[in-house]
Amino acid sequence: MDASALACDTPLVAPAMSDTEAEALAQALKAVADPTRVKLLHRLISAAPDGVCVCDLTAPLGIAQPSVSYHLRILRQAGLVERRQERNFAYFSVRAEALRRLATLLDPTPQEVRT
Amino acid sequence: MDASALACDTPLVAPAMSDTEAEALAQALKAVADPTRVKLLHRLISAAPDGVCVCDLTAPLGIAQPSVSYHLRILRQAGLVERRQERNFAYFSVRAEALRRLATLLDPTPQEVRT
DNA sequence: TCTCCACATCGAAACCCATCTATATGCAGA
DNA sequence: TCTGCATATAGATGGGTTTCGATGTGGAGA
Repeated sequence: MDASALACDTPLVAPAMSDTEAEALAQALKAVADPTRVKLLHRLISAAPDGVCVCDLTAPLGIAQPSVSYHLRILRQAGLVERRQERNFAYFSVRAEALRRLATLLDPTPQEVRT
Repeated sequence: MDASALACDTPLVAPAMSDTEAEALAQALKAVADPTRVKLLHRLISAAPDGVCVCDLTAPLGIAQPSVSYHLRILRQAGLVERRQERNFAYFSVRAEALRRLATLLDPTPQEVRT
């Protein structure tokens, strides 16, 4: 498959990303790559750190309650938000470090080494 | 639709994100939220700043050439990579500021004001 | 216990996306 | 001009995703 490449050269330093790593990163990004979930995250980010209850998320988004539940599950499975149950209400809040880590992975600037 | 909300309260400071804004951000993120495109970006980021030619991207990704072309188009339409034609070859390179801007938007940490 | 409320899950319908093969385009050399 | 190569586009197909209405679940009050 690669024996014929004599046309152009690639200096390429890094040894390519593994399939596993690429899929993990893509999956995390997919969790955010939806207008409804972007809005959800925005609301959760700009709200109180102890979370927002679902009943306050349904109406302003203009979609049905099961849809909100679905999107919150996606975000939760991606580790981007967390759920706290209190009486009948479920409060959702962002996991700031998870979002920050995702942001760091996207940033092409060479980062300083982390401890 | 909203007159009955008397169950829980939301302090909510920010005035919700506009549909347009949310969709723009989601679309940019969608461009990255794919394993193949993550790998492509990784290669372009870790390669020389003057770009990598398509012929060097096709083989290592294990997908057909039109698929590579398709993904590069997605990334280009999102403004994340740019294309430079030289003779028969097309060289692609990352737009670092675009990626960095996306990373910044994801970061929940309150940023310093930009000029 | 019975009922109500908040939220989650189910199943179906509509839609979008990644991939392929086949083909077009455009440059360069013979 | 004709041929060959690198890349892009077209059209088709299979699979995944978002949305909904209907229903399940579990806590709290009557």
